[in-house]
Amino acid sequence: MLATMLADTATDWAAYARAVLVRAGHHRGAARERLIDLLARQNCALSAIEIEDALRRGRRGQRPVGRASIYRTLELLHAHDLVIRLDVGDGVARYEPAGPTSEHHHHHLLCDHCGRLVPFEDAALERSIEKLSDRLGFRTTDHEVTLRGDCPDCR
Amino acid sequence: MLATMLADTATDWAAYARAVLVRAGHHRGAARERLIDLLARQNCALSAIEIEDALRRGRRGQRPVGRASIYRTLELLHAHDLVIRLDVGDGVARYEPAGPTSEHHHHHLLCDHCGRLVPFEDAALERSIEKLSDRLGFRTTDHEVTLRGDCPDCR
DNA sequence: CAGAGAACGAGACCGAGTCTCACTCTTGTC
DNA sequence: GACAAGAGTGAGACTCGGTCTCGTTCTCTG
Repeated sequence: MLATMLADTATDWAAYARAVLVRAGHHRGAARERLIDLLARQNCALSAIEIEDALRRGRRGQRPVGRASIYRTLELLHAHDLVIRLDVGDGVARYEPAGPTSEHHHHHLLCDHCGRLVPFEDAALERSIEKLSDRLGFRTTDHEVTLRGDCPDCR
Repeated sequence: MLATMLADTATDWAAYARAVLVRAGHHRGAARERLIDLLARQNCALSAIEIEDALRRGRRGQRPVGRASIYRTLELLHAHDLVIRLDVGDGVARYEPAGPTSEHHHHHLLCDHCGRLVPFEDAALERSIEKLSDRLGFRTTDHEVTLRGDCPDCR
């Protein structure tokens, strides 16, 4: 049941992303299609290198996806707010689906031990960041919270 | 007056940092001394490259400071919690003084327009992050909040 | 179906950060 | 003070995410 929900969510995001790009006047292309499919299957951030590895070893017969196409597509998706770019401090950018039909806005815990990235969401945190912006007089468009510590598995 | 305060704070941090390193059994060395002096004069984050530029053009007669020494020293300072490593998402690590006698723990607003990094601190935010960790059952050692938006100058 | 131009892949290139190694300097000991 | 041990240092080669270029391939429109 959960799997079905996730699958549906994934399909929704992929369809939504494609619709946005087509409406913006973009052609379709093999690299883009496969990258969108890959991202749609994830539930947390994926680094460009992981994406490259996954798409480079294409299935038999498929043309491999070039590195340039991956970065180009990620940039395009990011420009249309279809993807969130995440920096955790290890010098590697990570990307995850975003937008109306994707999972909720969330943040991350980076485990000091195993290096795993654990997503979490918290309404109270969102509220207090909103109030914070008002208090400081900043007009903010986005924010990012990263906790460092021990993930549940490593405690 | 403010200048004097800042100067004192800077001196304090530099002295504190040196004391911590000596107590840990480290020798002194020209590169380290100059890097500590440089950091002590800053009030916000400095990238390794900016540090390298500043120290490479050493004053007449001084031996230039090598890149390896800079990264080594920054790593050492970080290991002793004398410095905070900050990642803003542009692929460049930034460092700023930290510890008992330095400025308070703070976070940053990254301006979408001018790219400036504006430090701020907020006790309510700290409290809500603390409560958040408890609520989620994470044991956190550190956290980082980055807001994106327009800085006061660019509004 | 043909042309325009968007999308693509290979690979050269860039630059922040790491590693190595021979040299220099600080520190403790006599 | 002289000295030895070994911590600290600088030059430069190297790594590896990420960018850029360019000739080719593919998609869409007419």
